[in-house]
Amino acid sequence: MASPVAALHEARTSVGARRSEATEAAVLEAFVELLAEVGYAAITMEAVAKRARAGKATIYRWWPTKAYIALSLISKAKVELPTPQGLSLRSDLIDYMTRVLGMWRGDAGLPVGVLVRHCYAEAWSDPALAAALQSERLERWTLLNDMLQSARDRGELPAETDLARAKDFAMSWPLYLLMTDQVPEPDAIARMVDDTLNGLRAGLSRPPSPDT
Amino acid sequence: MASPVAALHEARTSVGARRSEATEAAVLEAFVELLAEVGYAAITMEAVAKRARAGKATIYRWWPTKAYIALSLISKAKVELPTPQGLSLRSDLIDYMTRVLGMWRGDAGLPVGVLVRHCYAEAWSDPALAAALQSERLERWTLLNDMLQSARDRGELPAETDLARAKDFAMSWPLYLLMTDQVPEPDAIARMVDDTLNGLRAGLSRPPSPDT
DNA sequence: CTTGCAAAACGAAACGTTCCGTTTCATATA
DNA sequence: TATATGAAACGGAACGTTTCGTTTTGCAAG
Repeated sequence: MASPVAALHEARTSVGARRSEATEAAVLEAFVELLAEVGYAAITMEAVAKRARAGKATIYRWWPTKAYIALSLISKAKVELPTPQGLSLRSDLIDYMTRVLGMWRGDAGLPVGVLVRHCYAEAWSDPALAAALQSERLERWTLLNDMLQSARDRGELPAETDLARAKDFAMSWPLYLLMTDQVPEPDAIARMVDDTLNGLRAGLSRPPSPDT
Repeated sequence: MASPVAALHEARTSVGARRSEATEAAVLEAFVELLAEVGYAAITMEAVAKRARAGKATIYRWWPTKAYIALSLISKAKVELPTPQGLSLRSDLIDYMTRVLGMWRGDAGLPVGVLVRHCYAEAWSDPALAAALQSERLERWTLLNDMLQSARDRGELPAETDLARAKDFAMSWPLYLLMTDQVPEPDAIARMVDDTLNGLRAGLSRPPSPDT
């Protein structure tokens, strides 16, 4: 299960030294530090290399653009999400969103939301990055998918609910709030979840109702 | 009603030569051409100046960054939206979204969605741009606001609906689809609107329901 | 098992190139 | 007189590549 970024590189065909994990870690760490110090836009590959004591060639060898470094960090930031309790969709969602939004906000030190925003923007002019982002998205939200499926099985959602679409729909409202600098404080997350639930419960895959 | 970008320089009180509208138009036109030719990321102020036969100093005089040029274009792209029919919220929304998504997609020649995405990303590291974007957003979606208010007056939405929040909510699903390269084709817009309507009709400002 | 060798990755430095954002100049407009 | 403009030139920064010498790895010959 390679990360989307690592998947860009083929398996070894011949002998030789292996990729240095120490260097990779140093690069990512340097990027995080620079992000906090100068902001995403002002980060240069040159500065990352210097800070990480890595050769520029080495960095370009593994990451075509700084957006790919950001994507590496996004991929690494996903492991800490808990398993859903399965008591109710609402409580599961509140639990899930609380952690996701906290991660975006940077409660664990790294403001992942900043990286997400820039990655999406750059992906528009970089099809390969867009593809990597999409697979990252699919992999990341499996937990949300399980959550919705359980809820459907329990009868909390209409039986004909399109899970993939429901998953996207459930993330659209939080992502909008991220994009517009309105990420809810913890005490407002329940309200956000309820907004989304109204849409989900009504049945997301229903055929269009007749006009007027 | 100056655009957010122009408003940055509106306070000019001097007596001398005035800003050249011809130059402004040439710069915007050059930007549009370059966007189609090389993509947003590859656009440089240098190339814009050369293409527009404008001095670099002149461009920096009016637009601090290329993101502000993009914002100027976004602001100019909003005039063509029609007035809502007021027959039903659903038909109004379909009408509105069809035009907005067409504009994003670039049906009128300029793919505004690309500009929107990059502007939002850059706004994260540029508070002034973020503020300009927000006021742009407020101004742009007044039509949507009217639409929702009419629907609430007609009883199509709960009386206690928070219009500002409903407006944001209604745009979040389309914007997510824009960000993830899934902008619906015209025949799928009705479905998208229905998804949103389910959330709206249930009452967006209801107090949170009790746990489980 | 040991030794040798080719393949690969690495840090470091240097390279030409492009773009940045500013400054200078002469000219045009109010 | 005050300001805006096009054009040109500027130093500086970052780009992305290329070189170099060194280290790590796998395989194959001895």
